[in-house]
Amino acid sequence: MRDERSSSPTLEDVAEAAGVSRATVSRVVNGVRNVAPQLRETVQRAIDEIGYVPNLAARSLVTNRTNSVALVLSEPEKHVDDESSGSIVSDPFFGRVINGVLSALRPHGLHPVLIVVDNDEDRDALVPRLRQDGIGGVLLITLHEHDPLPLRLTQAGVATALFARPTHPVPVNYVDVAHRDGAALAAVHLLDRGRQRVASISGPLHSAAGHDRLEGFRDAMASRGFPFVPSVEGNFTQAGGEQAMERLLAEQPDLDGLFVANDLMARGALGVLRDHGRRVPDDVAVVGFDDSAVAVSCRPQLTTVRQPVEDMGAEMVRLVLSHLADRTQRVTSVIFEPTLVIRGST
Amino acid sequence: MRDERSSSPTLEDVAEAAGVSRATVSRVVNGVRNVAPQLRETVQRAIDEIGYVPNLAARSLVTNRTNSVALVLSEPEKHVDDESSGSIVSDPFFGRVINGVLSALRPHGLHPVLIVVDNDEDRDALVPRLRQDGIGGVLLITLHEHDPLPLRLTQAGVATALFARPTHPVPVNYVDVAHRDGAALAAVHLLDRGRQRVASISGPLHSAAGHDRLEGFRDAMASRGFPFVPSVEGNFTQAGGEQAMERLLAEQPDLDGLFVANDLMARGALGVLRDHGRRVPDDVAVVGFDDSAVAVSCRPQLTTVRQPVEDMGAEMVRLVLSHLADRTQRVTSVIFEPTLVIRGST
DNA sequence: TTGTATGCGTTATCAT
DNA sequence: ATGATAACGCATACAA
Repeated sequence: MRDERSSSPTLEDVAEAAGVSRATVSRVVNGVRNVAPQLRETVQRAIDEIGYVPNLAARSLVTNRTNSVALVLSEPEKHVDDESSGSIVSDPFFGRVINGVLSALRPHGLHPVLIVVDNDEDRDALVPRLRQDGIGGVLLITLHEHDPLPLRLTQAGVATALFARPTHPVPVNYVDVAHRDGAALAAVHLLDRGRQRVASISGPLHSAAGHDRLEGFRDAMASRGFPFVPSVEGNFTQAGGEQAMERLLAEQPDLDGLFVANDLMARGALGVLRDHGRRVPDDVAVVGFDDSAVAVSCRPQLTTVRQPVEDMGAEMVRLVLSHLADRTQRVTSVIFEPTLVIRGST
Repeated sequence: MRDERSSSPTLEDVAEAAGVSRATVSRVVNGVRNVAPQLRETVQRAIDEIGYVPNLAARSLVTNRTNSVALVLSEPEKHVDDESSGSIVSDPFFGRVINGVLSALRPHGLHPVLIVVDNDEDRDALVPRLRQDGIGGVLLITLHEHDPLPLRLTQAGVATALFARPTHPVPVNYVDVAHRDGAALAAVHLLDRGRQRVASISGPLHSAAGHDRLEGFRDAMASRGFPFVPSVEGNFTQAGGEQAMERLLAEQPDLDGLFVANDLMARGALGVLRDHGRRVPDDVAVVGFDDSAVAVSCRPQLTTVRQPVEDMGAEMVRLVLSHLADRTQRVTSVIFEPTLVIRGST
């Protein structure tokens, strides 16, 4: 009955069991090379035997460095009457990003601290909190248009990687997708499908994604002989997509092709098209953007521009860990090429 | 230019600045009462001045206790060909739970470490990993039918709270909803709407939720004069809901009311009903379960049994923190009453 | 190659 | 009420 409620075994315990000094055990644990193969074996056996695991608190106390990271989700202030309970956590698109981040972290034996900030008070408290918890790296996903966090984190010396290019130029690592190229894929595809009266529902034009996707789409259409593409601005939500579709249908009743700047709005548009008796894809071909989970939950399923989001999340991890290892590195941005996923809506 | 890249200020620094000893500063920080009001004020000023925050690693090293917690998402092994990339992270229902957990944690200044385990190797490594990271509490959400984690965690002395009753009886804290009561709400509502030929799409009958919801629905219908309720078993996914609806429609073409054991399947059912020319709610009234985000993304929006999921997540936090403070407490389960949210589908 | 000794920032025990 | 001082578990500079 080994019911020793006592604390975990320490280096000392292993040392005693192996008949060596603490220092030697420490070397084995940390893979320092100056240790006799035979001894290393003995020690390793003792470690396994006893079930020793290093105490991270003690370690980071003495080394004063840490490779633990936080996954920070930053949202604009929630208004009380704003029942968009959503948040990033339950957004299927960011769910993919998070999965990418987690998969990339796992091989390193790392698990992120999950921090959601949705007001300025929390944002102000973030950097001290990171210091307190000994967190050296931040994977930042923000929905806040003018988020002060990227700048503040880098200034505080926190190794940071951002999902999507910051609205204001900040010397921070980030990953993003080539929005213009993705939009061009959609344009080419719609034209390949023989569509002649093509329109677009864009995202908010003050956001980089919203702006660039519309521009890219228009450029691609223009260079193929369609200089004018009607468009209405949406807000990246399903309801916004519905409203935009209604307006577009009123302005361009004869449209036969549609590029929507994200899947969520595209789903909304699909519903409105059906309500108006338009068949998809026969009457109107629809292309979305993101390839989030909603793309396959639509009927018909959505042809969409796929962002390699998991890869992007993994790259964020690489950037942060690499900067954690060498703080003097230059900031880096990595742009991923999107691909077209063809499903039933075209 | 205070560009001291040096590490954070320590107790010692504060002590020096305030002209007192480390011990006194420590007392102020920890709110120990034996300290002269005047001194306490002086010290507090120094703390604010310097911007001191306690080093948690050092603290937990000496106290050997910690109130940091992990949010563990446990899933059954993923098969390579199983492209249900979903996972709990991107599930809108669990997104609500997570939000509830985060909101309850925030007032305590706590942020959970996010740990996803989807294979036995990770599961085996979990308890040592928690020890290593100094994590004392676990909020566990599992999709694994026979998850060994609840038992293993409690045996390891980890303060644990589970979302939903474990399939096998384990002495562990958990929160759950009164599935039977919720199903009864649906039954009463459908009958109130004048439906006479009511059927159900259930969840997997080997799961507690699947089993209890069907039983509760049948009991409520039976006690109101409808002893036989046709039903087919689904698997809680949208595709499963579609298949189940097809079968049900083949068996009971004249049904005019339907209770579906979760919203995701209900959305699938809605699509199939439309494909078969059935109008909702005119021809068939549909009630879902969960009130997850998909409920409002359906057209028509879904009448559904709402689980107070955020409250349930918050209660998980309460259970864990309370057990963290007093390890001798008995395990507790808290059952929440569901409510009916009436929308367009009935 | 291995062992000894010191200190990381904190709490807690002991004097005072 | 306040101040020394000893741990906590570990990495590492230095000695051997």
